[in-house]
Amino acid sequence: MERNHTGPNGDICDSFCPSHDTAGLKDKLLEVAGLSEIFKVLGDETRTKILYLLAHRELCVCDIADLLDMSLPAVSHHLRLLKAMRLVKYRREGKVVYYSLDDHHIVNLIREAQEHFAEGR
Amino acid sequence: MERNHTGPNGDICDSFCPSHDTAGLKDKLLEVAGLSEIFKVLGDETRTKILYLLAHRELCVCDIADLLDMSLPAVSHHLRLLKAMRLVKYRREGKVVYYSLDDHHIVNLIREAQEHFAEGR
DNA sequence: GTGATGATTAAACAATTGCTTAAGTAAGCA
DNA sequence: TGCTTACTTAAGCAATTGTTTAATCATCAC
Repeated sequence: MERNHTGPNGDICDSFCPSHDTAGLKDKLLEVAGLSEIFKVLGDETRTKILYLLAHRELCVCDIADLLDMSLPAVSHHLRLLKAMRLVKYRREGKVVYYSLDDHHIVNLIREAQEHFAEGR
Repeated sequence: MERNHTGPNGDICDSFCPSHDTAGLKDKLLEVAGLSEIFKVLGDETRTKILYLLAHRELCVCDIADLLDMSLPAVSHHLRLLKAMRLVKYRREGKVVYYSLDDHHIVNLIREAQEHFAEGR
């Protein structure tokens, strides 16, 4: 990675810049490290929908596939990811596999985003 | 898109399935339609960091690039997207362009995600 | 005007992501 | 055992995404 031109006082721009303690800001970056992993999950419309469906009740795979109008392997693919992230859990009943929310905290994120939209942006 | 096998009562699985009113659930899907657009923005670690930085103060592009240890065009690229989504705004002062948060609501989403992590998952 | 600096844009590339088809597994029933 | 159903996994492909390099724009100093 190429380094930018750096002034004598640690500033980046040669001209005046307001960043007199960029070091302090750099520390704050640690607070959001790895955070986008959750957002990446919700960044796919299909997965947000699956989680939202499961927030209402447990469902079997083929029902989810039907509700979302998607192929079964495609849904199974997403469920596998959600399972790996501990967001959903499953139980088998005969031939049918039922999925349900394993982490209800995630619904708060969805609700927060809904409010964001409601604010009219 | 291939349609799944559909039972006579509107159910998908041939065997028993709990989904007796999948139609009702289908309506709920509308509530989260388009929602993942916001999550997609935050799904990139760089953008989450930029927004988090700007939540503290306004910064010029080269400062952001320095703080994130990234090339200037790469940062500019992300800022362009954030600008298009009305999440950040900018003002020009001579040669320097300062960016700042245009939508402080987005910080709530980040905080919510932080709590999610804090819950120990 | 010329030259320098901060920032943006464009084109090209690599990496990732999500879907499809096809094969494979697990459970139930004849 | 063999057949069917519900689901999973694997391989291949298309589309998207993020980065880089190079060129361009905008402002200021001379």
